[in-house]
Amino acid sequence: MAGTKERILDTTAELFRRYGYTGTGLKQIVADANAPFGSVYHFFPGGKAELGEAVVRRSGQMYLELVTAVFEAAPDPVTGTRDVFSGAAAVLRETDFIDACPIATVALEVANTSEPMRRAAADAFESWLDVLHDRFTAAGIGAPRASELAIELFCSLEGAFLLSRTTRSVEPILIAGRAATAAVQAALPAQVS
Amino acid sequence: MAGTKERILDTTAELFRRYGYTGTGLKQIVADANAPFGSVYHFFPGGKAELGEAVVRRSGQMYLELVTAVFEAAPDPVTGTRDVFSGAAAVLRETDFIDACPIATVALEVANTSEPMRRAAADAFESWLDVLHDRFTAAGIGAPRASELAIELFCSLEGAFLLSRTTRSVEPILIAGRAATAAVQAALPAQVS
DNA sequence: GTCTATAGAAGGATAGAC
DNA sequence: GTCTATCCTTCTATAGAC
Repeated sequence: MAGTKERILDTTAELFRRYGYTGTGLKQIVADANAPFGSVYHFFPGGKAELGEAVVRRSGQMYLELVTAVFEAAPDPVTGTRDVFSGAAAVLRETDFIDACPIATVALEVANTSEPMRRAAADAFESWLDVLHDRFTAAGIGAPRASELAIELFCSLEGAFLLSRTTRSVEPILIAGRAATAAVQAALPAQVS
Repeated sequence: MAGTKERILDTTAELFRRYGYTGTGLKQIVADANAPFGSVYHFFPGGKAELGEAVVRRSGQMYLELVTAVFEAAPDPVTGTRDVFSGAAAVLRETDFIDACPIATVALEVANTSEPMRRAAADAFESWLDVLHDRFTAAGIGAPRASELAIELFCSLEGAFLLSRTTRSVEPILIAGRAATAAVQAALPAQVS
């Protein structure tokens, strides 16, 4: 069985994804995690802010591993890009448009109110950009273009998460996915067939 | 001088943009708006939820007018697209990365908690997509492609807002803007010069 | 180290004087 | 219709028993 600290982290990540940072209360967290209230302050003496930062870093790491796994399972970055978007669309549909980006809502909420949490979100996003950059350069795309392409893919995905969740439709993420896939394809060096 | 109701609406829009829906308190709103507390319930009997929905619709309308004005001032949709992104980048820089999308934070917060507010945000986003669609078809782009292109542009802009605010850098929005501009250019029918 | 009880502040909402 | 005072809930945080 998972320890209390792990349960608090997992539960908080889930609640943040759905309700955001200010929308999630500590009492709701301990109730959902079947943990005593005092445990939050036992494991996170800095209170909600420290817990929040830990959760953002943890969620960022988990999503990094997910994206990395998808690209590693794909034969090439074009397929990897397509799989990331189609997988995200499938998860959205399966979870009734709840499970999108695990930290986007929190990132926007704290961008101008909590410097430690903003930095945690920025670090997470930049780690995702790094793995995309590496995958693209490994496929022969030049470093400067690979950096731009990573940012373009990230923006398309995050914007599509916002639009799909708000309109409760997977159409935006499918369209954004096709565009991103085509952009990666176009950036690849010419193939000798 | 503006009426009390207008002041409440304007102030709430400003606070929502910075702190989100759950992060903004009614007491903070009336304090910033120099309005008596009771005025909120006088003008918005439904309380915070009714005020929130009105603010989202109002902000959506104002941003629609802004985007429309930028495209009308531009000689062609390629220039219009570039101006939207460069203008957004300039505002971000001038406001210390506070003023980005006026409703994205709220939209993510309420996507799974308030159906009326979610619908208000969806209506706003769709009205922006409509004006983009109309601008693109007016330039000779076919209707199906124009719809996709509008969604692609929206996603790029919103994702870039998220990344730029979080990393406190205009680089993402400039890169996303270049990509979106190129996509619009590529979608235009061949020019006879 | 687990858990409960409670403090103190802030939240949304209401009543009623003027 | 303006404005104040107050109620009740919820929130974060702390104290202290076990």
